[in-house]
Amino acid sequence: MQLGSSVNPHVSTDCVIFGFSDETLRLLLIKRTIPNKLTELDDTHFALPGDLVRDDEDLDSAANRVLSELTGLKGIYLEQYHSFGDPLRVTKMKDRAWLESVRQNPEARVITVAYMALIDAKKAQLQPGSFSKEAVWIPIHEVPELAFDHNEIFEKALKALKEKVQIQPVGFELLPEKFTMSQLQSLYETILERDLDKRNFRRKMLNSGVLIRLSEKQIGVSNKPARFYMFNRELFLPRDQRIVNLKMDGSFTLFN
Amino acid sequence: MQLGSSVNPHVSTDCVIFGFSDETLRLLLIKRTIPNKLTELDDTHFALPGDLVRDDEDLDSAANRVLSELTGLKGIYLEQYHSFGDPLRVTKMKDRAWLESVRQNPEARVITVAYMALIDAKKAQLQPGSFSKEAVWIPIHEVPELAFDHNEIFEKALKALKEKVQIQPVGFELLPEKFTMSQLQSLYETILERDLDKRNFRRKMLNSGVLIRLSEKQIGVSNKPARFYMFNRELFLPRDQRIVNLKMDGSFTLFN
DNA sequence: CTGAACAAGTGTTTTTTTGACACTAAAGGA
DNA sequence: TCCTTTAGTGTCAAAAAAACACTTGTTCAG
Repeated sequence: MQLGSSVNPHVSTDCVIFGFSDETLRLLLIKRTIPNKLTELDDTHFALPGDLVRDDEDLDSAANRVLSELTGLKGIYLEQYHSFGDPLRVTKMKDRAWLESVRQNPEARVITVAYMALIDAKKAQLQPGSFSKEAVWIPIHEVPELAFDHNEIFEKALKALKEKVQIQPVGFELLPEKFTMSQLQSLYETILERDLDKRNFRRKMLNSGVLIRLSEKQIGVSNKPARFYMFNRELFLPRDQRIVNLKMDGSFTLFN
Repeated sequence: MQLGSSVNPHVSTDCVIFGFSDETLRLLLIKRTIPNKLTELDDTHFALPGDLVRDDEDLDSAANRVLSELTGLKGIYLEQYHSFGDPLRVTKMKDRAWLESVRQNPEARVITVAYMALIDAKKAQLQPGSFSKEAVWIPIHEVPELAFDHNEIFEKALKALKEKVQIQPVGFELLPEKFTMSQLQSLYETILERDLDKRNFRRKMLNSGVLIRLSEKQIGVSNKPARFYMFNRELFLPRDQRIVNLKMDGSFTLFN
């Protein structure tokens, strides 16, 4: 069968799941092992977690299913940010090999609806899922070549995340429930890839009203213990509750 | 066949096309006429322009095809903003009737990738397309009940437009090539649904560098003739060239 | 030809927000 | 007790935003 022939497309979701640990923004990938007929050695490659959308399933539900099968986390906020449907997106040879081992009709076109999620990497209990031998957290600057057009899908998510963080108090999902100002600042610095002024950061965050100051502090650290904060979830969804500024000249003025 | 059965979904694109004329933001809709077996009178209803994505066709291309078949305009910027895939989205009776008259498999689930476009309503030469008897511009506050979940799709586009306009000099596509400051301000006021201060608006727009001041002025108006401006397209795509500010307290500070 | 009607166009001041900048405080460990 | 380490704090100058009212140039009516 030729490309361009008359088969309804498959529809899948792919999830770009960001986590934050050890001061590093990480991407959750699955590792696939494919029998290589030539070398008799198995090939390994990485891919975004994803799956076909089931017949009676909402797109959002499909994404949530993929995420929860993989991490054990439920009810996480997933944001749909783009769909990819280039008819030639499924063309690399090793992808073919894998598809042939999994799908009835490996030649069929696949349109994928991409979702982005932010989670606290430590909360995720990674489980080998239906398609994944293994799931791993990879620092975003060390993401290898991925299956299909997954690199493109990931890059677009990263770009969207950087823009989103300017506008919404988004990063909180990436931290444990109670966190210190320094952790929060470090998260923002990581996402934005630049340093922020400590005092200005604190002022802005506190004035924004999105933080709840707890009386609890760190214990057992060999320096002045930091106060913990929580995110004020009541302020979250209203979506008009913006915390940051984009400047006229194009520079971001969120912090600094 | 039941819903939830095992048929690959159809994939379509729907286009939310905004235009601006007579100080009003308008939506381009197509009017469908469906034979009603009971009354022998034809039923009429409105829908967003859209079509199935062809087998060898990119999603963006499909949207562009829909738009250009309908308006004769080519190369218009279309922004994909969301995909809709509720398995029950195609359930209203009159939609069924229409689908039965057009599709081979009217029960099949349809996932639609929605696009948004902004055009100068006066440039569009509306053409009855493959599926549309007639295309009409309807003020956004007078949009009637639409087919399928098209009302939801439209509302989401409108919301996205309001956010977009805060961040990007987007509105220019909606105006003729040469326009006055007042027209531009009126456009922004329409989209944002609030009044803006004339002096602050002009200052901000001029400082942003996106406008080219022409020597040409209005003629034949019975008041002081307004100067024309053009949009500086070279500044457009860089995407970092932002013109507006979102404020900390949630209010938009773009203008006023 | 005069002036009334109408929208265009123009600056200043006050308030708010940002950005730059350096020292003290509190804990553990040596 | 003192050294190391990270937390935590305030001020001032610069930039941006918001509020605000009068003059200008054109047509049309009388």
